Amino acid sequence: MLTKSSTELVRQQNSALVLAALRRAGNLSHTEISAETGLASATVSVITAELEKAGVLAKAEQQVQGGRGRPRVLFTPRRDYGHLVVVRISSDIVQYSLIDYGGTLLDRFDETRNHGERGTVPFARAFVDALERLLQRSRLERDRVLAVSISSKGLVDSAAARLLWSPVFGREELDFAALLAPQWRAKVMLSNETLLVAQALAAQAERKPEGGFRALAAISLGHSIGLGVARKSQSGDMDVSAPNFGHMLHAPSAGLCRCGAYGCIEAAAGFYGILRAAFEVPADTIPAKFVPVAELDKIAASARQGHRMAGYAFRQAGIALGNGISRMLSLYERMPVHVTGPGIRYFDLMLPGIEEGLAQSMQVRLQGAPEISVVPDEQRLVFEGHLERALGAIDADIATTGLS
Amino acid sequence: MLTKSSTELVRQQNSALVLAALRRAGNLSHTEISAETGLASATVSVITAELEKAGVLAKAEQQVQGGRGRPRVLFTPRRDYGHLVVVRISSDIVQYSLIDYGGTLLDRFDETRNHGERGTVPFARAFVDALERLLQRSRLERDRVLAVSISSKGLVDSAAARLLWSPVFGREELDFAALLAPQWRAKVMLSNETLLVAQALAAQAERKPEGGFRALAAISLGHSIGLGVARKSQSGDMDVSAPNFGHMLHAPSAGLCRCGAYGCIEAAAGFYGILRAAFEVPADTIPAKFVPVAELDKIAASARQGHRMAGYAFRQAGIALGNGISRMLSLYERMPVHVTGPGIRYFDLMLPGIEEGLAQSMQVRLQGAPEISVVPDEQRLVFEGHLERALGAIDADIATTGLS
DNA sequence: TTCATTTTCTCGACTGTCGAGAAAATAATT
DNA sequence: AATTATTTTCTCGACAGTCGAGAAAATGAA
Repeated sequence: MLTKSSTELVRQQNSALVLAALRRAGNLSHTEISAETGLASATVSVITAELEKAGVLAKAEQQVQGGRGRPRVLFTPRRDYGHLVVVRISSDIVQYSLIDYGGTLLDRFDETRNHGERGTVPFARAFVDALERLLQRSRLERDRVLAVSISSKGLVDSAAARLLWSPVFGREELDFAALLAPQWRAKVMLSNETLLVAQALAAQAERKPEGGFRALAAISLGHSIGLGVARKSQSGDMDVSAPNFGHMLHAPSAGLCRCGAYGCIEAAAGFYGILRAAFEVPADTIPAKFVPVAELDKIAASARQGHRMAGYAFRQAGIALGNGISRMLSLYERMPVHVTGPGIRYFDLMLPGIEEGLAQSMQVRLQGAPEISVVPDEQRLVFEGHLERALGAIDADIATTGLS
Repeated sequence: MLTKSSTELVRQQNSALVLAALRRAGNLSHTEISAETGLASATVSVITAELEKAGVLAKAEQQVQGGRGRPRVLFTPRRDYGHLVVVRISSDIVQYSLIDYGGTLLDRFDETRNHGERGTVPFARAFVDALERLLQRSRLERDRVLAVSISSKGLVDSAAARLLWSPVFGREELDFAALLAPQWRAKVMLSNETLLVAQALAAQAERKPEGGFRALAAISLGHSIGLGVARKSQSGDMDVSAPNFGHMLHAPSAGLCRCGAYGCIEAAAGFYGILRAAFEVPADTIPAKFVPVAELDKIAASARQGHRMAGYAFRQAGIALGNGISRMLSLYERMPVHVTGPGIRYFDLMLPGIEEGLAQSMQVRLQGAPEISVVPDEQRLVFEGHLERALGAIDADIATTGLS
């Protein structure tokens, strides 16, 4: 409502609409696009012609036949219009993927993080090198890459593609935009990992025919705790954010967090927090850098056999999550919660605590507890979120840059 | 991004732009509108002509003179285009105001709430009667009222104008839209009181020339605790919400809240919570319905004279607020906090606790504590928020309904 | 009375969407 | 093999909106 509108903007909006419809459904005919977008057939003609001339779309060669009349000609995004690089940064590996504009994976490799080297400088060098290698392997020019989409756990300034705080680098900031600025013309995007999970789940929910999607939250359980929230704003577009949930204050009793503060949710519900509680280590002990999953599996096994402290540790983790979720719902609104991450193996042990932690709040008493469901396959969802977000951004770019 | 665009929509958007500019600045000339909105002079001509024909605008009679050339003719909203009713519901009184489309107050009266009568049914009757009386006093037809804007503390379904939970009626819902539905053609709007404070403050901040407004929070201290958040979304329009802050879980130690849950922020920081802590009443005591301000003034006086438990009570209230604010900032982002309400008389006593409560969180360590300022005159701000919101809604309606 | 100055108004060009019907391309029918 | 029916795509003219330029209007100064 702040900026003036014009006929050109109308065209941009409608072009974006066509691209979005095509992105959703793969390939559509002229009439299908018209039905999907609500645009008049004549308008679709003009827009597709323009996009075709710009090399964004092409008529698919294989025409599915069936009907009687004139055969429908399907439009598809041209896979060679451009490329997308996706980088998933996790604590142990960094995964580099090359994707074409059609959304199909062309190449992928992992690099194991060198835990000897600390700090952002060697990491940045390795990062730039790996991107270069990704290009070489597919004999791709650098300028064919339209976007580089990066994800990490932690706190992110997504507008500027700056990592503000992360489990791996702490407060050491890392500016990805500046890192690639001179050489790469690609749009550099940085997103919190759990935000991408929420984005992917929201996209799935929106595709469902029953419709009526309003909002959802994704929580990732692991060494650290992540939250992504996706909400449909009243203007109609999806609003995703990654609040600093893991380091939201839970209760001082949760003890020392690796961020340096006391009482974060993560300090109780992260793997190291559970470990600490189970072994009755003093709560102000400096947290372990890494907790092997095998270690937690052992605690879980003894909890399942009735060991008191082990059970207590998971219950406390659950309460921290339940309280945190209830606070989140107080500030937003009632919405389903999807739980992912390596920690879902212990979800059964945490659930009673979660329910206890939820039940304490007025929000839950008034509107009922949120639906909580477990979603496996976090990494796939993160990748899907990358595609959703980055290809969407590229499409939006195409629509706005006038297609000169 | 979900719906198609068209040239008519462009006109709507630009009409809304003109109305908003006029609303901001009172009355503007043709060229000033053009400068303010960025629209071409020719476009402004067409739009103003249309609005003038529809009776929304008029050329102001008094022409301010000064310059040399052709005198500028100012456009003003026509005050008699329609009317607006504002109803402020507070715990002791209900205030009814009649405002014209130009935003000037025409009539106002208060009704003291009858505390003998409980429940929504007698209230609803009194409400409808009072509106009728407001019309009669100004000899106004009911259909001249374009909007009825109501505010209350508590939890609100603003889309449906339903009060979901309030300090006065508890869980008894009250559907204002249904109450006025058959007789009144006016748009019925219901807003949380502190949301309106945030709206008013945000509007003030946006008017400032230095610009760069991003977000702010308003907190109202009193018998209950309210929060309003105003944020500029990336699409550019203002996004205000009233999270259920007062009943967000603080800590179980806060004791029984009048909502029935344990540990709400309000149970520690609301007037009755402070009273309870100061007098060392057990924390599970059922809260007092009303606490006279004189009572709290006495506690504050003894706290200022060094009385231990009185000081402790205010400190605990501050910690609850500080923790709550830090959690709010974790979920949104760093933003200035404005404190209003009758409780600001004790702000000096709470501030140390607030700072202590803030300091515990990672968010504050990382990005620094938010600016906290005290804003008196809550009631005026609520009223301003009403005008801002309701007149804006009317303007938006005018722009969208095609001006047939 | 004329001129300079400033504001408002008007006209034609341009961009965009839309509905209707023509054109195209195929399957079914004669 | 020719014709007809059917479905899809394409094209044309009408309509809505914005914009820049310049004409027209209205006033103070010369």
